[in-house]
Amino acid sequence: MATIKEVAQRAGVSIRTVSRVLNEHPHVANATRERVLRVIEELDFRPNAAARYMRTGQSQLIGFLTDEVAQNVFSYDLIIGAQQAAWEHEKLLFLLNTGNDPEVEIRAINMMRDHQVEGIIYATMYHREIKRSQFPEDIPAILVNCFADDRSLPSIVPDEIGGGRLATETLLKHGHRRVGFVNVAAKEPAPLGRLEGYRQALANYGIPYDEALVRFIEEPFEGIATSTYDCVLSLLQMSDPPTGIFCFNDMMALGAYDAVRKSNLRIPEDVAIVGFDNVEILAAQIHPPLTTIELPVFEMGQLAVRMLLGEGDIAQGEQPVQHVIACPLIIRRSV
Amino acid sequence: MATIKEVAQRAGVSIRTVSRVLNEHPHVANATRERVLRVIEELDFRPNAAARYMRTGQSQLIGFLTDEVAQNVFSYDLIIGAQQAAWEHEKLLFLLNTGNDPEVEIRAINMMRDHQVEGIIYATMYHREIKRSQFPEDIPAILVNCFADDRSLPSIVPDEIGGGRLATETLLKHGHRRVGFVNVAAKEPAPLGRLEGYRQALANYGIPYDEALVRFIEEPFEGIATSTYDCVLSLLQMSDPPTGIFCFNDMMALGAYDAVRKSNLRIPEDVAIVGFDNVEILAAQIHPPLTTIELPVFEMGQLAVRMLLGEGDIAQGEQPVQHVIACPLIIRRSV
DNA sequence: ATACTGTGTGCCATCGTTGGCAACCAGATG
DNA sequence: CATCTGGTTGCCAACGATGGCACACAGTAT
Repeated sequence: MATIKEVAQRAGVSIRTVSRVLNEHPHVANATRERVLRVIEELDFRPNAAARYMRTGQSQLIGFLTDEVAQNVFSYDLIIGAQQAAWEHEKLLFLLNTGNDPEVEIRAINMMRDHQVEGIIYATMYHREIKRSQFPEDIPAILVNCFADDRSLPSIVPDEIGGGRLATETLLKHGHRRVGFVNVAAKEPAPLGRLEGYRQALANYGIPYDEALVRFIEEPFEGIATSTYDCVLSLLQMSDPPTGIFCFNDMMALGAYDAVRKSNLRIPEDVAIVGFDNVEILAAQIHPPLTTIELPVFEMGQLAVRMLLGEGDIAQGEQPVQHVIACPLIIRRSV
Repeated sequence: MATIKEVAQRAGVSIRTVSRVLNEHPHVANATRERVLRVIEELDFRPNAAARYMRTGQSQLIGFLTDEVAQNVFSYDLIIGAQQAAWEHEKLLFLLNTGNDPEVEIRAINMMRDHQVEGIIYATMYHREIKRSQFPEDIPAILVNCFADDRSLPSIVPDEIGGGRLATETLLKHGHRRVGFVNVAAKEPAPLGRLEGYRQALANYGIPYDEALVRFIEEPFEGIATSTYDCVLSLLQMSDPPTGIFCFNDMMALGAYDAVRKSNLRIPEDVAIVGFDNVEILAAQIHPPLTTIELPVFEMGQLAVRMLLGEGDIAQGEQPVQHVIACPLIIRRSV
């Protein structure tokens, strides 16, 4: 690949002048500029980013670190969102998936430091707390779907409570008064928050909380649709069964669908169902299409990069910002 | 971040000596080496990759370009596979999704050239042909799930014919003699190849090809599960209906499931179903779990990086290699 | 004593780019 | 004619690392 030197020689000017043309400095005669530009075109010259970094200290690189996010179905949009925002700033994204192995994580962060990333985005599969000490002090970091134990890093997390409330209110708004909730049994922000949202929605409608309507699926979560199937079946066999069911996620809604059908009931006429996550491939394809709460991962990825680059008004103040992102309702046909 | 100069100063040696320690050159006294190593540790020094590249010409960077792959549910594994192989070689992966926009693609390739990637991997969502001219001559490229019009670039593609044959034979092996195939209507390698595989399997079993059993879903493919639902319903209403159905992909199998249930038939007792792609979130979660053909995307990603780095015996000969990867059968419970 | 070998170390150029500084030139001003 | 101004251009150092070369200092062979 051609270098600036070759361009200078061929255009009969000094390297400095080519550099000026490249960086759109003033004080270059028009004729000269055009000659240089022509040679650049001819040689298909592009300035070497590494060399440029050497002088300017700007690597134009962002590290995107995930625990298992890239293995999760709905999180590819997170990467795409981040990539798009990076693109707008002419930055490139390094992708590294640690598989939750601390050793890999350390090495990954080191590799990113080696390449002088301008910042690191760390995204987790599940909404959870992580250790501040994993991250170097001297590189800006943004957390996505997680937060630092000491809250010292800016983070972006979904509004679990709001989402849970919205899901439940959607059912209540349609006249359902017995609303079931199939949750997962874990002390994490997602199940805890969505349950809180569920309670708030009931309270808003003046409906007492009924323990019998709330179920918790235990780990392991592999056959989660099947566990949910059993769970929903028992819910529907109650003497006073729910007519609306809020499922912790879309995969579980799939199991709920099977249970409702098995009970010879129709969706949404007899039982309405709301999911969570908006996994398109499931939610939009099953019959009837699933009304669900979207985890706005694309926006979260985008926002992460924008925060990192200190874009405009979302620049950080003294206290690291904790962005809580609203989860919108995606209306389909299961309610 | 500390530089080699600071390390040298603090250790009371020259820069050259630190460099020797870093690169494990001989001729460094043990005492000196240990002193240097200690300082490196103290300062948490890591050599600057950009500066290193300047001298050595090795950027340790690989570009991973996709059209819309990252937007496709089952392709995150492709990225993970590539990333893992890259990791083993201490390389970092640049991820860039073009959304199939030619302008974006050109800029993306340029950005990667700017950063001196050692090679580019280009992966497509659908198995298809692409133009060689999109790619610069001077950077090695590997194509995944696509191939160059002039076959001048090494490529990795799934064995569509073999996959189609395997899917069909799986049904035949279980005694099904009337086997339907719900294909998509497109002149692309995937539908064409899988159909060819279907025909070969029938031929192997001495069963004549029956046009009435092969259906083609037209674009647009958004509500593809619903189209398949209608299609399978009509298939099951034939006078001599199929007892086994091979669906072009797993999403379509979801529609087929609905149609079979609607017809008051059981899976797999009355109608057996085989999918394609092995989209875990669907195939493993629906009821009964779907037997399907896996698109080995993880391995394809891995192989792409390994080929690029010329690992061992998969180094290229004179003719660019066209790797055709077998698609294994994933046995679940729908057959 | 001299030459030779080999270990340990440092100096300096180099990679491709940018930015400070200085120099050149033409035209305007005193 | 000397000085000034401002546009245009070039020289050179610097960024952080590596590698060729040279040199100092042993110990060994002649």
